[in-house]
Amino acid sequence: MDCCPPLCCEPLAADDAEIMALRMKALADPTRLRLFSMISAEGEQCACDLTEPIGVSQPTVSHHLRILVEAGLLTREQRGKWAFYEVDRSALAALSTFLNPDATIDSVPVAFVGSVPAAVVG
Amino acid sequence: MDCCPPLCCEPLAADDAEIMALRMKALADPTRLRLFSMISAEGEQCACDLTEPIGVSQPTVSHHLRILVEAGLLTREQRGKWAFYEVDRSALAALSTFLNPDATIDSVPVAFVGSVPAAVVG
DNA sequence: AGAATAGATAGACAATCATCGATATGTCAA
DNA sequence: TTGACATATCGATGATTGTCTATCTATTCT
Repeated sequence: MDCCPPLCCEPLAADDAEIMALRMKALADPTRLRLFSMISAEGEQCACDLTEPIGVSQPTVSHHLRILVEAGLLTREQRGKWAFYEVDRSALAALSTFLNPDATIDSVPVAFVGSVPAAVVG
Repeated sequence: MDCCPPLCCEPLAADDAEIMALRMKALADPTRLRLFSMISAEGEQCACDLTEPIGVSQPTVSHHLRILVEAGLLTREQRGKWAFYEVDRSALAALSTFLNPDATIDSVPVAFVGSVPAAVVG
């Protein structure tokens, strides 16, 4: 899920910026924030229980859930005719760490730091 | 800067979602992520030093910097004919905390938690 | 098998957005 | 005061996005 050093630490490479912007975009929408927070707060949720409280059409909910899944922030599991969605907490943690102004390059697992020589990190 | 409980803890109210989506949107763009990371990594930067390494036109850089300032993520200071931009680390920290899956309602300053009675928070 | 239900996909549309060139504004130096 | 420079604003344009209705697919129940 990680791809690069924290936002605060060093200039972001253009292609890393592209990747992280996509992930941020997934949460940069009020409807998706509400969907995500509902699933996060109440645990695994059936899509059928999300349309009514959010107040948009069923296809729109389906659309937003797909975007969150593609961003890796939600996982989807089909059970019978129902689709259940659950948050991937590690993906959310990665995003939070990416933004954390107190993070250092050393606080990111070595394997995930693309542009820094291992010798420097280790 | 804060406005509401962490994303993971409870269903986000519609108007809080609107506010937080705006802040997320400010960083959900590759060009703005790169601008922000450059200023964060290298400290206060003159706008004149940002156009060339980013590789977009001067008006486009100015446009993106304005969006980051309006989101509260950067501060701007005019000195002579130059405009200097600096990161507001507390705003970034607020965003990071908002996303942190390990955050609890109690970890947010009482004054900032709108929908929870003070008595509950303690 | 047929009907009902859950959810995804398709296509359309209006709104927002990133970007640019041209231009305006503001500051300094000669 | 004129010229050079830094930056912001304007207006246009093409791309992306959020939303909808209509429809399709897949599953379950009778």
